[in-house]
Amino acid sequence: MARGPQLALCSPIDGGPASPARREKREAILEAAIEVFARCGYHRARVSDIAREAGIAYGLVYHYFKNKEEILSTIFEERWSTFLEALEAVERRDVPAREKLVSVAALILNAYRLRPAWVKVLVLEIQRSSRFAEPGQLRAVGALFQGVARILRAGQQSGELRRDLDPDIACTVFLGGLELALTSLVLELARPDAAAGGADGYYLRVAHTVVDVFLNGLAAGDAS
Amino acid sequence: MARGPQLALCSPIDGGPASPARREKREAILEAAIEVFARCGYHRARVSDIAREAGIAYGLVYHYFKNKEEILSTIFEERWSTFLEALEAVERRDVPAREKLVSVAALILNAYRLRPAWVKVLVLEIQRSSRFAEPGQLRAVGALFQGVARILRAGQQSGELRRDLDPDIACTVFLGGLELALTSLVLELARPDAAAGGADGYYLRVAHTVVDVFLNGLAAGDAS
Amino acid sequence: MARGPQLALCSPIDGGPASPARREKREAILEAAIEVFARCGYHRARVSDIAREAGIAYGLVYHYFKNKEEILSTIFEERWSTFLEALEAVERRDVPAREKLVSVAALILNAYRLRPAWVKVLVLEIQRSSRFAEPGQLRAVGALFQGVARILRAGQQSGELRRDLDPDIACTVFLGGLELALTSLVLELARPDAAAGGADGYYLRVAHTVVDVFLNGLAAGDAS
Amino acid sequence: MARGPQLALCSPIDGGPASPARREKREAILEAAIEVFARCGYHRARVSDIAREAGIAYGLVYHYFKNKEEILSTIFEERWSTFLEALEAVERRDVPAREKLVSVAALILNAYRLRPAWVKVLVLEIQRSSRFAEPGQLRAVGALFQGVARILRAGQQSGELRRDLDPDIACTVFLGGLELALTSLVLELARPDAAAGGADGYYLRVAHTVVDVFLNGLAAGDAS
DNA sequence: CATGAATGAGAATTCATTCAT
DNA sequence: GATGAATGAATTCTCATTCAT
Repeated sequence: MARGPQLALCSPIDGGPASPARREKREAILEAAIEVFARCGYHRARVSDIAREAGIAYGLVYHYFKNKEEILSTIFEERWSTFLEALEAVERRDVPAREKLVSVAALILNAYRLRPAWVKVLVLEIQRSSRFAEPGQLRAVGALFQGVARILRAGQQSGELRRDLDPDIACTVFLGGLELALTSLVLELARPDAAAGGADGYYLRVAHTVVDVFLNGLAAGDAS
Repeated sequence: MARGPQLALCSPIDGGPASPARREKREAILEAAIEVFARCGYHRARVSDIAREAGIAYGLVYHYFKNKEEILSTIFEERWSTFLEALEAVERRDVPAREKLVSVAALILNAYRLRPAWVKVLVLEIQRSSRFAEPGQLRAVGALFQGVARILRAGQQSGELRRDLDPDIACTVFLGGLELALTSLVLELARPDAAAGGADGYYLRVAHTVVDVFLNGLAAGDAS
Repeated sequence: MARGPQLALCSPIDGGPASPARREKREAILEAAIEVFARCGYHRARVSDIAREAGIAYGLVYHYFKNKEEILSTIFEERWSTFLEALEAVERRDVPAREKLVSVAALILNAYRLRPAWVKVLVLEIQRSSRFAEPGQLRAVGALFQGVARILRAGQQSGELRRDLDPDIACTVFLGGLELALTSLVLELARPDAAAGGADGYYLRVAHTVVDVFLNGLAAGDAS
Repeated sequence: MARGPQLALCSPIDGGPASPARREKREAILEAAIEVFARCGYHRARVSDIAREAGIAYGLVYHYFKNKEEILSTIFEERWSTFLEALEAVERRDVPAREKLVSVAALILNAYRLRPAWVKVLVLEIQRSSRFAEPGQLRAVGALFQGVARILRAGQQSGELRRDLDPDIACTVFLGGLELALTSLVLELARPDAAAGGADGYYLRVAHTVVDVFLNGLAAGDAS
């Protein structure tokens, strides 16, 4: 399982051109917001909750962000771009499509394992945001789709993958399968702690199952 | 493709023990709420929007529902139970697992084709509701998972499906693939109207692609 | 203890010029309103509560009364005038002032014993009403004061009562003493059921104590 | 007439642990609420009225108090406890019961002379509050009763007061007499300004009349 | 008369955002 | 920068009153 790319997800990224102290506080607000959004949902989360979680006065939030909405879109943009970079790194690697897909699955599931609040917000909140429909974010989400679709197309051209399936639809099937596996973790529909091998093992199992189903199908060998 | 069960999705269900007129208006409010929730999202939707959409006075909504939250959970409960009944009908049919899965996919995608607002609300809103975590609704969502998982287990026992994959994880992969295909329709990431064969053809293609991927995998024949 | 006058308190009075059936229903609404006002207070009481208590449709209330306020003032006026008539009957009797005051106390306490809800509303609600300040009701309440004050003045002139005390102030002391004794019953600050002699005995004791204190004072014989 | 204790009634009490400015504003809101409640009654008073009276913005009220109800109960609790302290100070004094009762009457009437709105709210509003029935406030009101009853019992034991009357009932007679004298002032049934000696003289006369009636009775000397 | 569905003004409350210190 | 008091628009919910049947 790829260990490199997904780690990048966890490191704060940008912070702008200002002083280190400012950057730090800005980061603290974003982290706090991720926690609070994950816990209460964007709409229920109050700016004062975020400030309390960050340990600062709530008026200060408005020195760093224009408004609440901007916090959400900043979370999205900054974290997402990190994610896309990791995805592109996967894409560029010279390995079979199969392995790339395992890496993508690991990237996504690992992100959740390491930063569940972050993924919760991405999975559950940002798609609800009015700005999701905005060109910027739509393009951003689209980039994930297109990245995966490119991997699939490359696999089809190399003969590794079937050519009779629409790669755009197949891509949603793949990402969707991953997403719901995630969501069932997020919402604790499934209980990783109760599964054999502990949480880590569970995530691995999910990643492999998704890719296995996706590549080989569920039909018994003699039936395919 | 199954034609029977999914039609039930579109018929109002309960309405309580009151007069037909009362039932009708109650239904009108629910329909209006579905439209508005689908358009603006639950939190952005104002009760007054629902009332205007339903063509009734503001306060009348409160004659039929205790509060806004109850409207959402009513939508969920009444529509979802219809959906589960359709699912159970599929499950009981004496056909191969493969065909059952096609029916489930058709059920879900067809529901969206016929009542996109309804599915939007189910897919995008109800999981956001605070009540989603409540036993009742959690169980309700769980029932879909379990229904599909039962179909998978039956297929495994009959030898039609591989036995080396966890049916619970596989079930999330299947439903998740469907869901994201749906979401990409809902959010118009994909454009059915632009696809060859028109919208109907597109839905069919999605259903078949999902099931095909799910059963046979994406790997090229000689590579599996 | 006077048995005659206070009974009049319990009989419905007027009913207007209409049919007996109409009169009956009107009365039912008033009785229901008294119960509900006593239970919840005027402001918390909903017209629908009154209608439910009366066993009628709530729109019907508006066939009999212009609005909720009119119900309260009707209760006040009709019951109060009965009360005043009883008071005047006491006043006209050719007995010592002392006995008249016992009768007034008995009249008031007995009314509570027989119709606690009625007295609750009079004691606790009507003084809160905005209409209390209106000439009609102010005059009505004033009539009670003046009636008692007349009894006191007559006693002063006959030499039965001290002449050095302002009868208007003395009258508020007397009525106030009665009222708070009542209120402590209404609010169950005192518990008649726990007192020796049961509820009836308690009311009698209260009546006698009030009049005794009022006439003879609390000072020990050698101290007065 | 006692001059010390009742003054305490007028001083703000608590204010919580916050900054002086915050305490001041909190106090301003309470004072404004007392005025508005006294003027319109609790139910008719709008939070916006209170804010306007206090000269602050609407929403600021909610920075200081959870809701409207809490304003009322705060008024009650903070002011009432001051009142009880004054009562206890009277009780502890080493003077005859007669003098203590004069002090209690003066305490109550003086409070009204100095802060009529405060007493109006206590007399007319708080007993209507739903919270009046709550243990805390019931106990608080009970404390006044019990304080007076203790004074009476002490007087009975010292031989100063008659022992044949129930001190609990006598206590309601005393307090009730005072209360209605007050209420008739509050509601302007009596007009102090028109009375000989002006308002101050009137209050004194009321206090003395109440205590005189209460101790010596109204019966003429030869009739007792 | 009787019903109760329908109306909508009114009030409480929330909370994002601003601003004086 | 930092604070949190102050603001008030927005929204939910209530319920007295009206009105069509």
